[in-house]
Amino acid sequence: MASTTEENYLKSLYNLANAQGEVNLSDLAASLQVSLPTANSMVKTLQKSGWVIYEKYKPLTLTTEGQKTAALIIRKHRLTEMFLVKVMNFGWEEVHEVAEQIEHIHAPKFFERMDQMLGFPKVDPHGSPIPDTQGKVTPLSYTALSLAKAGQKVQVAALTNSSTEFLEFLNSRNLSLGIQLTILSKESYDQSMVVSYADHPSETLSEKVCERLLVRVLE
Amino acid sequence: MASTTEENYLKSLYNLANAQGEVNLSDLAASLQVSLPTANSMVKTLQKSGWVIYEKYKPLTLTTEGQKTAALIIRKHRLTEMFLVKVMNFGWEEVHEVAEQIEHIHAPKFFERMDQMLGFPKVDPHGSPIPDTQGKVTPLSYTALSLAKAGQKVQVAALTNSSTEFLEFLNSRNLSLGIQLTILSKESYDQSMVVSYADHPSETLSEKVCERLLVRVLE
DNA sequence: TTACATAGTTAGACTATTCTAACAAATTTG
DNA sequence: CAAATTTGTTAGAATAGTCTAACTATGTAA
Repeated sequence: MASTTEENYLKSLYNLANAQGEVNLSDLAASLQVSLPTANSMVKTLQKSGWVIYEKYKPLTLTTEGQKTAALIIRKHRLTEMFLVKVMNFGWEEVHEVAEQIEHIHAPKFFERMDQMLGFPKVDPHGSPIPDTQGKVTPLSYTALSLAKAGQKVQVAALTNSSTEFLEFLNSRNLSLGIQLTILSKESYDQSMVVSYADHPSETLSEKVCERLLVRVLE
Repeated sequence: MASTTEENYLKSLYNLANAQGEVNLSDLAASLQVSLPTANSMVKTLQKSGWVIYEKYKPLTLTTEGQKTAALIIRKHRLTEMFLVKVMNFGWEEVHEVAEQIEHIHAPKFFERMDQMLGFPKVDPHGSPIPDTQGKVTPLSYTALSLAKAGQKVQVAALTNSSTEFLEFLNSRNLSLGIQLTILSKESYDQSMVVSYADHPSETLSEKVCERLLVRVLE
């Protein structure tokens, strides 16, 4: 069984591979905030355990086992986030730190009960998919808001980034998952967008924000 | 801040002191299932951190700080047990292992929410008192069932031992906290008792069981 | 294509937690 | 009280995970 440290390495590798494709040691070290030699030696350990494939100077890959293990940790993380929001009334910006700890708890029944109490959710509070009990993920294909066109109506479905700062920004504008936006205009100079929704007849969203909001195009 | 390992040592010291009065190194080592030299060296570490008072060959004592720290871990443990039983529908015999892990989570709000959702309970599912947010414990003074007399009516209030085996034994007899027992007789030969309660007109409870059941005498 | 920057490796060391082996103090018991 | 038993100590070593310093390989760019 993987130690908490090893679990964190697997999770980082999984997330980096999903975000970037190729993952090298520096990416891994940066993402875990450890030195390069530390990451190097842990990668060798993970390789001996059959979770990682690594050749000197080559990019890192997870084995099938490694992917499954990582996905199941992420499952626990996302179920926990959902549980904190839906059952324990946390704000979506407060759940990450706690889930980061609870994802390492070994107690299958605990997570099964969460899942059941939540009605077997498919996504977490930030719209990210929850891997199933086999570690399989149904990829959700949304478009970045930045790619939508003026005049379109879209629905906010997920976020590419769930940092506390971003979530607090969204809170400050009353933006949450499920909200319908009408794209009033797109500024070609700085790629910002003017949108309307709910009680907000006109809000300007920067390019940065539009890239991080994933939407479903309605019309 | 105490590491998980240190927290476990503090918790053991606290529980042993409550159960026995004086605690020596062997008790501690046995309770944590580590060797004597391991316990010895960790105790020195805890002393340097100001949590434990220790002189060679003398019994162990927690400092005030150590007691408070231990009590707050036990608070998290017992709140978690209550949460698992009341909110997540676990059986009282299933909660210990999970609580043993969750007690080390650092997330004040998580436990505050549990407390609130549970209506600020004073005892855990086994009748043990939950320390308050300052680490203060209101001692509950119950009598062992073994000390009660034939003819008395008593109410099961807590357990001195919450091992899975004992809890499963109680489940098998439909015995739970709050149940009212009428003591029909006490066998002086082996100290066993014959009691009646609910749908059970006559059950014989061994001395061992009677010692572990704490009761409130009703009449 | 040489030269610089970036990325990766190796060696060696440190801390936390654990162990066994050997010995010493304290306590119990005949 | 002296022997035996229990309890505690010290020394030395192992593992996991981390670091810095020094060096090497790879890739880009003049």
